[in-house]
Amino acid sequence: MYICIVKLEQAIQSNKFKNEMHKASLNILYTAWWLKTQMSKVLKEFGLTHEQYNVLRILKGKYPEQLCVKDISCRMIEKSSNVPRIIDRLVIKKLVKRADSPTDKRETVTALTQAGLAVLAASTESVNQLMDEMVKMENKEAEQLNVLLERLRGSEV
Amino acid sequence: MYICIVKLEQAIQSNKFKNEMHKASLNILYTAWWLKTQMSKVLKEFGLTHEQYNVLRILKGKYPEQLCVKDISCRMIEKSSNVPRIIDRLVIKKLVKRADSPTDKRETVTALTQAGLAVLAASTESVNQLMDEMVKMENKEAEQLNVLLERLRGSEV
DNA sequence: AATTAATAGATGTATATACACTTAAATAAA
DNA sequence: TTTATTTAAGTGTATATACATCTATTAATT
Repeated sequence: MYICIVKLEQAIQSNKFKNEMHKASLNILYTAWWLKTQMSKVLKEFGLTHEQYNVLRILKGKYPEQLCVKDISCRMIEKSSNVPRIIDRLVIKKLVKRADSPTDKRETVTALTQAGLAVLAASTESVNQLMDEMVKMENKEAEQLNVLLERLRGSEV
Repeated sequence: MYICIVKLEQAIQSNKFKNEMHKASLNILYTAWWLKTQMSKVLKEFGLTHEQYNVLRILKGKYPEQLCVKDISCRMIEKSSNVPRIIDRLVIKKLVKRADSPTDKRETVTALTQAGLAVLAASTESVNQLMDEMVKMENKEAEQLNVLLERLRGSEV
């Protein structure tokens, strides 16, 4: 039982921010890293990386439908992830199975196996438990956070 | 000139969120990826990766002081970054110089070169310009975002 | 129908992440 | 002072990221 570092200033040993927006961008990057690190520790117990878990969750969302690589890619949080090679590793672990698409010979389609479903269910339970323990935030605050993040991304470029 | 995808639901093609906090965690991960991707495009013009840029900024914060690897590491946004090898690449580009520490023979100390200072100044200007164009957010909103992110990380574990 | 363009995804490479392990040096303990 | 512990950082490996290139196939154009 220990107190997490709360303030960004402590976390990155700096208080030189151009303005609040500059601080916010560093704060988002740091918080994302923090979330991923905590989650990865839990996922490791199931032999999964964060990205492998993400692919399993996407497949679950359409289960028992088979998804082609691009349908998985466009649902990934980090778009540039190399989905074919992540699938390769999940196939080796027998958590998904891949086949040639019957309708388009360029595509391969992937679906969860029973083992994949089981590992996903168990790991999701652990991840949810972690989040519940780790993050004490009112529903209202989380809602506000979502509004602000979408506000941040919501300008024209 | 195009409209960025604003809503998380569109970005990851899903609207199945356990609750607002679950959505917020995905929103943070996605926003961090989005920020890094945009920034990396600018940094690439200067031959820098996001992490190399981060190391240069940390060295600038103490310039002309020399910093040892662990002093750089503890200031990194992503703590697990492999600082010795990032420095290696910056040394090859002659943006930093490394020497043995005079006080502790285990340590090596690193400082920016004149070239490093110049590249950092130019790239920082481009990054700041990008952020100004990309993110239209009131100071007050950014402040609120910082409060919420620190609130999120601020519980006991 | 034949040619061209676009798409899906596999593959290759440099860099980064995450983690374990090693070595050398500094510090603490005996 | 000698031994043990801790610390700093370099090294090795599997996975992921970012990006470019290649091949097969589909779709579009002529």
